[in-house]
Amino acid sequence: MIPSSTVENYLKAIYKTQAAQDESKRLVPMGQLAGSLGVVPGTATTMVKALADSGLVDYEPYAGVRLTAAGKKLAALVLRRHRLMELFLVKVLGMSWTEVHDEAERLEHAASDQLIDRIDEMLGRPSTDPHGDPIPNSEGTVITPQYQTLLNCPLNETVVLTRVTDQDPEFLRFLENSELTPGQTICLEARDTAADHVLVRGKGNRQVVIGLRAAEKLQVIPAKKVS
Amino acid sequence: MIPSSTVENYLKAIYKTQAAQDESKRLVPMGQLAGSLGVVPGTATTMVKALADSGLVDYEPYAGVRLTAAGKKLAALVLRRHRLMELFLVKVLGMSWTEVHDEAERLEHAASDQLIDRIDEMLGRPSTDPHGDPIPNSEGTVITPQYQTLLNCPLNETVVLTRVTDQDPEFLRFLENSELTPGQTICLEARDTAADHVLVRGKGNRQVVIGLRAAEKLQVIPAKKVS
DNA sequence: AATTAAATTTTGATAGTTCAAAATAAATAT
DNA sequence: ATATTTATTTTGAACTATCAAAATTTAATT
Repeated sequence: MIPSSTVENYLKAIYKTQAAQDESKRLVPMGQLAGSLGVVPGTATTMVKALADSGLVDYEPYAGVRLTAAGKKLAALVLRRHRLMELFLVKVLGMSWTEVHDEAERLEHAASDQLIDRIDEMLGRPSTDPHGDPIPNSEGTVITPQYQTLLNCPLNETVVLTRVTDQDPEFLRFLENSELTPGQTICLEARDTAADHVLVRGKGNRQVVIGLRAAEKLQVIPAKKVS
Repeated sequence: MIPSSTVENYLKAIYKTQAAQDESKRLVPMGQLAGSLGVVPGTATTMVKALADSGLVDYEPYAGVRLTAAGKKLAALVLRRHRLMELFLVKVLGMSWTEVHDEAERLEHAASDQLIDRIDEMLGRPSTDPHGDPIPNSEGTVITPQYQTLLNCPLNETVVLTRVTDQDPEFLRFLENSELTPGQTICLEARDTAADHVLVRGKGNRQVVIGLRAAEKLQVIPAKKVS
């Protein structure tokens, strides 16, 4: 049975929420799921029960949902389609990384596995999309490196911005205007919990102040030392 | 209001059937519409009444449907998306022209106008797709040259195969194997109504025999004389 | 003109997805 | 422990798109 776009979106939303929260609390509450899908809670309950009947999720009334192995695989394949599509739109069609999310959101449900594989091949089997999100392979397995964020990375060390975990075009355009795009080498110069901000020195010695909420969405790795 | 994929498919089917039949009989009967969409006649009746309420078609009970100006424009834009997508899949992704139809059939409903326009631009604002079908412009207007077919073109004259009006992969693969692809220069050497076939001389003096039913689907124009 | 055949429409039902609002359960505060 | 707040589930309804099968209309034949 071919899963509908709706089913794919529910699985994707559960997958992402599950991935975002820590190992222990692995149940996604209905309210949160409904919120991220833009439906009322009752609708989420109904759909989740259907997903449970299909064996794609485990559902515990009043507690939440969790993907089964089958559900996880399907979700990963949707994410694969989404992320490869995003990268393709940027690399081949020259679209802006700040704008491709919504387009990919629709195309991911329409593209065949063959098309996706051709795109994958054409892009040289990439491991991340334009936002630094890892691309699952065609079996649905992903390696998700646990990067540090600007909230917990060391101060005054050169790091590379590797991943941005927010797709809001406005936020992404802000990053672009601040020259804080994935791949950029930056340095965290200050972190002030009281003032609720961090101070980043980026390209061309440029200084940018970012609130902590936003700072958490910027992931980095230590820059390679020149040997 | 955004038309659903279903609505787009109904409009497209009506458009194509209307275009295929002669000027006079411009009403598409329900049975035919239902048949080409793979639904039972009752379903077509129901949907067509809804389309009529939206002002996209004129519906005459027991007689058939016809697109209104609004419906025609929408249908043309769907065809535009479809055909540009097909050409893109062939030209940029290297897919075979024999296989792109179904893929485009799904993508045409998911691609935004911006994406389509970018593709259009990238391909150099082409006028036809890989099968020689004309591509409507972004206003929804098309120029459909009335080509001759192998049924009525002159004998023993060099002509160029310009359009194939059938999307069946098996038929297209046959054409490809016979080197009868759009753009090829060919010559019709015999037309035998009794035997129900035509004899075509194609690339490298190759002879191919084609039934009249299939011959009607191959459109040609006189080859340009060398001046 | 009457009958038969073919096409079309109607009717009643179903599946999927959604909402509003009432009912219930769980968590929190008193 | 009781009351209140918050989250979740249930119920009843709507909408889109579909089918099967009965009813009706139009066309074709005797």
